[in-house]
Amino acid sequence: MRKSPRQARSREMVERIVAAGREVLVTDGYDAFSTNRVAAAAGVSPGSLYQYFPDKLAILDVVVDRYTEETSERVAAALADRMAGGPQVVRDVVDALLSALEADPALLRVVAEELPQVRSRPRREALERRVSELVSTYLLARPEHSRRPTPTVSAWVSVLAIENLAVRWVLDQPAITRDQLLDELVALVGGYLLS
Amino acid sequence: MRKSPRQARSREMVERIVAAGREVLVTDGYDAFSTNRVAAAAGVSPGSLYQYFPDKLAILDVVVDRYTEETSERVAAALADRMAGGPQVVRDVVDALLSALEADPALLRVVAEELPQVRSRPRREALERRVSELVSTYLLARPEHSRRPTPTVSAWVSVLAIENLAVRWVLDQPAITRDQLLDELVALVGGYLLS
DNA sequence: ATTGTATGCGAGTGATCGCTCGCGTCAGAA
DNA sequence: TTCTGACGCGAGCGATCACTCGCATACAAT
Repeated sequence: MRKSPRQARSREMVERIVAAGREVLVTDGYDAFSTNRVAAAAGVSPGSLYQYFPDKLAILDVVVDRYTEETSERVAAALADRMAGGPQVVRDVVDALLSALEADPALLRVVAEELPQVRSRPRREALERRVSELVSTYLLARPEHSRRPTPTVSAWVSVLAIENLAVRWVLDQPAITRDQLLDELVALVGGYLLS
Repeated sequence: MRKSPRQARSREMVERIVAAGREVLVTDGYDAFSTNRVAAAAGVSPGSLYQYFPDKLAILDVVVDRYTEETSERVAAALADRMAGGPQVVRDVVDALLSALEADPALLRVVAEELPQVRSRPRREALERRVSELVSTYLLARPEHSRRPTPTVSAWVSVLAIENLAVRWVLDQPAITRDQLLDELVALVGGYLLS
């Protein structure tokens, strides 16, 4: 942020810019994500845009941050809620993940398939570390659910496998029902942890 | 291809262009992948470049195609070789996949994290279909290795899970040894298929 | 040697891009 | 009401981009 918006109208403008950025991204893709284009979509002049954003990528960062923040919040919440629960945990958390990803498939597509991931890599790694830590503490607390030797490794494997399969299912729409997918993912991590 | 190179020198030029494209991609990233940049790196004029490539993305396609072709060839070969084998199959195939990915991590990073995936999506889907079909026929031929109800689905799940974990291990270099990863991945699909 | 064609060159074109800057406007404190 | 700084505008700058075209050169067939 170049400077922070102090008056109400400037705060609204920043909001309009972020919303317009998301819209351009979703409807026209990352290639069309130019400052002029975003400014026009926000009904704002290119100059105004640079009052509060240092450069183009800063706008992108806010859009992506909000999205990943929301999705990760939903999953982490579902996971934290059920830390004490039984074998239903996996199913519930995966279900929460699927719901979160299904909320905005268009934006998910852009974030996962169009954006250069280099910039958001620290974010993604932080998120995965956060989830992995939750999972590995769960595994440590409930050793009867896992026969694997290294909880941190098992958590890493489980999280990445589930995450990728969920994303691909949402984006590629393979001939698998949602319930079937849930069954398979539960079997995947269940069979893994107990083998 | 705008037209095909007939003389030896023009074939060499096309080769130099493709090699330069790969080099620019690896050393400077996709952002630097401009026609002028690639032409300069190839020691060729921008005009010459357009004699055999219709546009910039056609060069990119050749580079990416060659890479995915080679990696997929190695994995598919390892899989085809061991279709008759026992439980060692999984370990051997995953090992082949890891070796293939380790061959050029820099290019893998660009292909997996920087390029817009939209254009290579048909390619990727064709590749995954190819591998999935091999796996599901294997599962059908050896029902004693799997208790899952739908082989095509199990193949899809296994392939995507393994693929993503292998890529992430190569690119993120987590604190897991190669052998440990192999153990985990074998346990992952093994436990899954038998649950 | 001559000729037709494949090849290669590189300055240049038009468009687009990220971003700036000078100027007018508006809100809120005094 | 006045005044000051926050705000917003939009033409436009310099750079870069993908791509073209007129022309010189190298090759191969005769």
